[in-house]
Amino acid sequence: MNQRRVTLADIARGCKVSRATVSLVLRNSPLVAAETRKKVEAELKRQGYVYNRAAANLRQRTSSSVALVVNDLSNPFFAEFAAGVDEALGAAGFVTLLGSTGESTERQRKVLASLSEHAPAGIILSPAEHSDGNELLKIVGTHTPVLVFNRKLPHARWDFLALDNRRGARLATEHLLQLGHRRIAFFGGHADSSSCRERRQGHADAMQAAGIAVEPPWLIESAPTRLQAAAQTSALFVRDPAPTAAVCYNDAVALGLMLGLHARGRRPGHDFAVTGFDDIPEAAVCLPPLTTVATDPRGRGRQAAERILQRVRLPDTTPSELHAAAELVVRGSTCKPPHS
Amino acid sequence: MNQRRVTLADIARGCKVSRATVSLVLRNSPLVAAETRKKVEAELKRQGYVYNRAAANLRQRTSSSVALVVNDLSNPFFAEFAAGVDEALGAAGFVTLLGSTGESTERQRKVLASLSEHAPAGIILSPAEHSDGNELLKIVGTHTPVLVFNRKLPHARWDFLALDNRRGARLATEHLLQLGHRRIAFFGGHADSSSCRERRQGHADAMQAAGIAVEPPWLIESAPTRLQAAAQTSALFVRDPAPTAAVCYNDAVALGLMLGLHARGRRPGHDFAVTGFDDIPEAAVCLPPLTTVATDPRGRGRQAAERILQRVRLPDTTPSELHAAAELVVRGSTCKPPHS
DNA sequence: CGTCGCATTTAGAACGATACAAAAGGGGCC
DNA sequence: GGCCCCTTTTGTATCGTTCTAAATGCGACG
Repeated sequence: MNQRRVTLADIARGCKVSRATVSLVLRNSPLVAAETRKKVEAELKRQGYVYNRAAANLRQRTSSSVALVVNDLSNPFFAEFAAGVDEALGAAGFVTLLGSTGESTERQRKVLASLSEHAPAGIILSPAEHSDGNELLKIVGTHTPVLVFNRKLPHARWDFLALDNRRGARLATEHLLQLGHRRIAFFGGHADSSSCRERRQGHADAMQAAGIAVEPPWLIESAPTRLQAAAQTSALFVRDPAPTAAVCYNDAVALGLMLGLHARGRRPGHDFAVTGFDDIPEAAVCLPPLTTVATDPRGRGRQAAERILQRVRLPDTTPSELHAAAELVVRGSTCKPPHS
Repeated sequence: MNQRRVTLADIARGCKVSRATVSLVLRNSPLVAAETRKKVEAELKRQGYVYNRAAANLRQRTSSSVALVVNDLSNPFFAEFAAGVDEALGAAGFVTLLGSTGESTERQRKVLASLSEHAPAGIILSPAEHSDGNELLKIVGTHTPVLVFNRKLPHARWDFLALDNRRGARLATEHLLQLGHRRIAFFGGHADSSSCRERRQGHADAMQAAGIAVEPPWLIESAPTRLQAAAQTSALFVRDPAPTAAVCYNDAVALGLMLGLHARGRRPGHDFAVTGFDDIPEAAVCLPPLTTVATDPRGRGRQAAERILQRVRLPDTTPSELHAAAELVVRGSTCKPPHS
């Protein structure tokens, strides 16, 4: 079990060539004679040699890993995103270093510091709430390129990949307006997160274009989880006339709201319209199926991975800002308003 | 952007001490004089030094990473498991190397080969279906300890962490028997996976203890996804009298079945009883809330991480086999049988 | 026969850290 | 002053790979 790892030198000794030759064989160099190659390859197999990429990376001053720091893996949106990142990185021969922060800037600090010590070629960071770009820059240094996902960081001069939150929320709101709704709430999320602000802005855009003033009680905050959202349901109905529809911050919130509505005897999709955001797998199969804005998190993961790898190859171009398209998927949770 | 990384030598030069001294400072050795330490630490900060753990690991022949290979990150059960692993590894100063296989043995081969080259201290593997232990052993070699999670591998002499599938399914079945059910199906999963076989065994144990013979049409296979399960619902009702309750392979299957029941005008929790397995977050908040067997995937992740770290410290003890306790959580999806 | 060209192979110095043994610098004591 | 001891510092080899420049072998050619 604990015998030493087999190294180049073992192989070299085993078939009486130099370490350099074995190294050339490993990298398929055309320099080695066919016969020598065969001999060495046999020995590699015989001894069960496993390449040590860390040593190679050290010598070459390169890296074959990319760090992925995510705030909440148990959120299906981020789990899908992570799967997409890993898929694309793996295809390019890179390995994913994982870190999760659980929305704590404290843990984020530690996780980034620890991952940076492993000299990743790049970092994909979905920042915890209230992160400070300047502070993070100090931790990771200036030599490692970073791609920020999802939440804009103040003071960061890094690549940024965002969902087109504003347009997505506008699409959802326009859909509800078209169905005849006039009192449309924006439900859930924390108003101080950039993604929530942008989605609210999209909601406001559509309302304004329709000539409707958004009333403050229609803007309801809640933590972006199902349970917290369910608990906030009653906030929708404190004033009369109450909204007849709600654009939700994300799918988790929308599912929570539907639950809360059921509990109050309302039937989403029949007497109250609900839209979500993300199109998590569950959205298609809940009851009623959720009308939502699809963002293809797995595709976003692949996109993030490809972007950071490109950045690794060309470090000195100016930071880019990508807004991934969002598209509305209409399902059963949206309906006309009750008496229209 | 692309200036060289700052190294020990840069710091040493910058404050006129030797590399060895700087190294001692970094490791908080009591050997260095307080004044020297202060001087070096200032220089470290000034130059923005980032420790290179790969180089240190090479020299020390150690590793500070553990590989986590998981078949499906988009399954919330595994996402939670991964979060637990990362949490515990991080707390112990290790970093998680992530790989996902999507249930393909082909990809699993590649992923393991690639991760092994990064010389992880250990590997936590939740194997893809139909994996062959001997083959995997050849890929990872004998020097890296492996902990197998969830699915027993034939021919593997590695640590194994399993859910107590048999007992969990027995608990669920006993609960239904107690409620008065007699015709209880086992619904979903692939009969050739070890976890499905064990859960079916638990179901059989309870039925046998109650003196009831399990009829073959009550054993229904389906892929372990919500949609596939929903599509299989009708298989429950091909024979009369049909089962009045179903023990499901897992929560995804149970949720799919509830969906299929609704579509057929049945009301789970009122005229048909359903149990799940895993207690994914959704189970508590769906309608009706799902009676299920809780396995605490995040806790399992932590447990796996701790076990593999222990194995790293003591490689030569005999492989252990852990069966994590499973416990029944009774919620609204189980009810008495219709006319009793 | 020397030497040039070509295809292969190799010795030895990196990469950035740590370990070990040895050196340097002070006191204190006889 | 010489010796010893203690604290602090440092030179150098090393981890497993790759890179560079140089060596080797060998046939051909003038």
